[in-house]
Amino acid sequence: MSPSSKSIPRQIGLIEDHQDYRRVLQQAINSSPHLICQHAASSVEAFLAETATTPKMEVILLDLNLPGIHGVAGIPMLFQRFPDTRILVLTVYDHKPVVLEALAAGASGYLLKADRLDTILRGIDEALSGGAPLNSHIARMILTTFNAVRPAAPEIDLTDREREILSLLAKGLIKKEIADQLSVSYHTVDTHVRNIYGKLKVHNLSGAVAKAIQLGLA
Amino acid sequence: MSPSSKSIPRQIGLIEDHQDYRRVLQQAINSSPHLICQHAASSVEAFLAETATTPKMEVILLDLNLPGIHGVAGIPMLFQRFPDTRILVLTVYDHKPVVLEALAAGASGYLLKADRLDTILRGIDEALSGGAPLNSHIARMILTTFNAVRPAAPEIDLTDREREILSLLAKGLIKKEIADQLSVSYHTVDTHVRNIYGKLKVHNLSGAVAKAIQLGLA
DNA sequence: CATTCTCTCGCGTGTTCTCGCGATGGAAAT
DNA sequence: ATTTCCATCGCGAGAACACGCGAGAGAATG
Repeated sequence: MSPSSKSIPRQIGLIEDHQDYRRVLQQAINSSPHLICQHAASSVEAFLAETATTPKMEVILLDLNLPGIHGVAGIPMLFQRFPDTRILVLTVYDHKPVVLEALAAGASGYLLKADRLDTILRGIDEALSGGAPLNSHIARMILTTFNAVRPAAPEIDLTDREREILSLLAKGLIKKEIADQLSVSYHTVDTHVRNIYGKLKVHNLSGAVAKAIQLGLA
Repeated sequence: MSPSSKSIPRQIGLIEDHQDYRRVLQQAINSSPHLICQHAASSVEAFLAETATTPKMEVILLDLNLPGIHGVAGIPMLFQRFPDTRILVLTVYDHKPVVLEALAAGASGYLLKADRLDTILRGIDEALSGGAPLNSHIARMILTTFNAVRPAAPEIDLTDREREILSLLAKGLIKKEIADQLSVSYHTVDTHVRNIYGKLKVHNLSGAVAKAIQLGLA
């Protein structure tokens, strides 16, 4: 795991408003021979000011509950300053909306302060190697919302042709255009659409398209 | 982390066709005082036969590339036999479709054989405590597909009213029904829909609904 | 060999949509 | 105070759709 001792240490940033915890973390990072943490701030604003001339920042550990700019809001700002950095959220928050927002904003991982220091250091290494370290409870949260999105499709079996037509409809084509594209008559497309209505229990195109997309059929 | 020595060890199952690796794993599990692995099989079939009278199985480590029934297909079978078990996939496969299938089937975690033994043991503990241990590269894969669903919405700002109407359209309502439900005239709904068309650059309801859903606007 | 499924095609009628070309009033911003 | 945005409402013409009621051909199943 540990890289060769000759390599330049990787620059790690730290944004955390609790002074004690920040110092502990910084020390832990700096005690890793392949990592270095020169910039540890207590807010996003302070961090950006402090690193105004810093060329590179490989990983940023980011708390969310910060004075001034909230961590989630800070993510895009940090990316603007350091486009290639990997941001790891490190917080006590484990509420689903916050987690999803942070990850949607581009965070490369989500660790909790309940995690042990070595877990956090391992997380940094994983982020450096292209991984996305997630606290396992956070991972579980993500998986459940992930599976909630596809509620075990209620066994709707459309034919290939029906699926094909449905996906063209979802692109905004009208029946006549679909007929042309498939080289069949308007009536054929119309019949397929009727059959789709029956199977999806809808009565118009928009309903069919909506249902198809939501069920992952198109 | 380690529970008190008085507690009954947790029953761990193991399904892995490589004999050597299976034995190493079993030994590692059994060297944990709070875990016990009495059933280690080389296929799903063998495991189910072997545990026919076993009352409880808290965690099952499951390889995917197995003789006979494939691991992913085995997941529902294992759940049928042990409804409350937590299944952790442990394999070399890291191809997205397989990963997503396994997780959709209900796996509580996904570890790679490249992970260290102590990582795997920690994964078992995390699963026992309600977490979902994910190899960080697998986690990254999940996050990217997660974010791919919402491809950084291209700054489409619909008004609240437009969004409202859009979501009703996505339920299959026709304009007149929407007008009634919102207690406005048909023409009002029609005007809103026209404005939506302009903003989404579409020319019919199904296209608008499709785009809205795909962009997460409805 | 009969049945079932799927894809294909046709017509007519009433309904719904699309869009051009308007308008008014209120709220917010400049 | 003027502009801008938003929500509201109106009409009419032509296009597109929904649906009832058909049909034939080929493939698969039994």
